[in-house]
Amino acid sequence: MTRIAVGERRALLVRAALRVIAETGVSGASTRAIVAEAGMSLASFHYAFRSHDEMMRELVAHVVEAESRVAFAALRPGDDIRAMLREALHAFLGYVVADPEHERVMQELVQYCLRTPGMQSLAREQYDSYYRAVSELLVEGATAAGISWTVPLADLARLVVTTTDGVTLAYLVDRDAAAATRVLDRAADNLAALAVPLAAVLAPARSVAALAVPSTGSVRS
Amino acid sequence: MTRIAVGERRALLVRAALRVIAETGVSGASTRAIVAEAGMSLASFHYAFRSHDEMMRELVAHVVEAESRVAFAALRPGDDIRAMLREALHAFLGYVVADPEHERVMQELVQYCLRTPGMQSLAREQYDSYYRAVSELLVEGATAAGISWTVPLADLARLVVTTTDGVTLAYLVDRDAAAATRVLDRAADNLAALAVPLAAVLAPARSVAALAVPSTGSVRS
DNA sequence: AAGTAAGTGGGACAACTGTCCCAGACGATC
DNA sequence: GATCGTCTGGGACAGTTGTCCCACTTACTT
Repeated sequence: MTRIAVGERRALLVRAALRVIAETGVSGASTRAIVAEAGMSLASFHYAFRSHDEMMRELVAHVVEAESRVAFAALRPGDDIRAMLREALHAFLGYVVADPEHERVMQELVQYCLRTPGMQSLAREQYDSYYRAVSELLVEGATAAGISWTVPLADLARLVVTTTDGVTLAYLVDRDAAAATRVLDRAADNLAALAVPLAAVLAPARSVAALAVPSTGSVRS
Repeated sequence: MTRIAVGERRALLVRAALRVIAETGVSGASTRAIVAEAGMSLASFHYAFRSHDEMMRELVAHVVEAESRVAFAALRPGDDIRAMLREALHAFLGYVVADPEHERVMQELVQYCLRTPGMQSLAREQYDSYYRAVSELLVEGATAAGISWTVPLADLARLVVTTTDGVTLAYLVDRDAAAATRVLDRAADNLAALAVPLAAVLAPARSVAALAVPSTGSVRS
C-alpha cells in the first residue's frame, strides 16, 4: 500500500510480533503470523529484516530497553523507607495486574533467550539492566529516607528482582492479587529491616546494636 | 523391534520428550524428534498417544508428580529454625546447580501451560503441589524447632516458593551460585524472623513483645 | 495349529514453516 | 518526462510439522 521507511517498518513489525507473542506465544510468532498482524506482505518482512532470527534479536533489544526505562519509575521519595518500598512494589504489582500478558511475554522471552544459541548474553543484559534500575532506586530511596543499607547494594538489588520475578510468576499462575500483595508487603518489611538510620552511622556510639548485621553468611560479592 | 506394553511405551516417550525439551525447548519437541530420541517409529507414538497434545498433558502431570515428591525432601530437623531453613534452601539450590537444564524445563513447562488453552489448570495444580509440599515442610520444621509461625502458613509457603522461583530464574540467567546463595541466606533470615518460640505462646506474659507481628498489612487469606 | 488381538513399520496426507525471487509500482533526481 | 533506487505484492521453493492408514509381524488364547 503506502510506502513506509525501512526503520519504521522494522518498528511496526516488532510491535506486531509482540502482539502475536502475547496471543500465541513465541512459537506462534511465525513470519506469516507477524506480517498478517501488521497487515503487510511476506516480502516486506524480508525487506526489513534479513531473517526471522534478526527480527527476534531486535525485538528483545527493544523490549529490554523499554522495560528498564519504565519498570520502576514510579518512586515517590519520602522519609519512611518501609512505606516507600511498599509503594514501589505495589506499583510494580499494579503494572503486572494491569497487563499480565505483557509480563508473561517478558518471562517467555527470557526463556527464549536462554535456550537460543547466541542469545544468552541478551538475557544477561536484560537482567543487568533490571539490577541497575533497582540499584538506582534503592540509592535514591535511601538518601530520601535518610538511611543506609547494611547489605551490599548488588545483593539488595538481586533480592528485589528475585522477589518481583517470583511474585510475578505466581500471579501469572493463579491470578491471586491479594496473596501477591501480602508477599510483597512481607518483602518490603524484610527489606526495610536491612536499613539503618544514617544518624546511627554518623554517630555509631549511640546505637551499636543497630549496626549488627543479622546475617552470618558471606556478604561480599 | 521388541514388543513393549503401551503403558511402558508411554512412560518411555514422556522421558524421551523431556530429554528433547531439555536440549531444544518445548518448541523443538516434535513427534518426530521425540520418537527419534526414543528410538521408535511415528506409528508407535500415535499408538501410545492419541495426539501430541495428549502426550504433553501426561508429561506435565508426570513432572508435577515427580517434582512435588522430590523437591523439598532434604529436610534435616533441628532446634535452630534459621539453620534448618538455610540448609533446606541450600539443598534446593544445590539441586538447581546440579541440573540447571531440568529447572529450565520446569519453568518452560509452566509457561507452556499458561499459554496453552485448557492447560492453565495444570500450572495451577503444579503450584498447588509446591505450596502443599512447602507447607508440610514448614510445619515439620516448626515442631522440630519448637517454634510457631506468626504469619499464616499459606502466605509463608507462597513466600518461600516465590523466593526459590526468583532465585532459580536469576541463576539460570547468570549462573552466579554465590549470589544466589547470598539471596537465599537473606531469605532464610527473613523467614526465621517470622518465627516465635513456642514457649512464648504457652506463657505469653513473659514476652509479649515477641508476639507483636511486624506486619501492618492484611494477614488472613 | 488356528485365530485373534496387540503392537510395528513405512509411506502418505495436507498444512505450515523460513526464505527467496521476480515482475511491477512508486518517489525523487536529472 | 525518462531513469534509477526504493519499496511492494504474489508466487514458489524445500523442509518440517501432526496425523492417519494399511500391510505386516508377533504373542497369547483356545
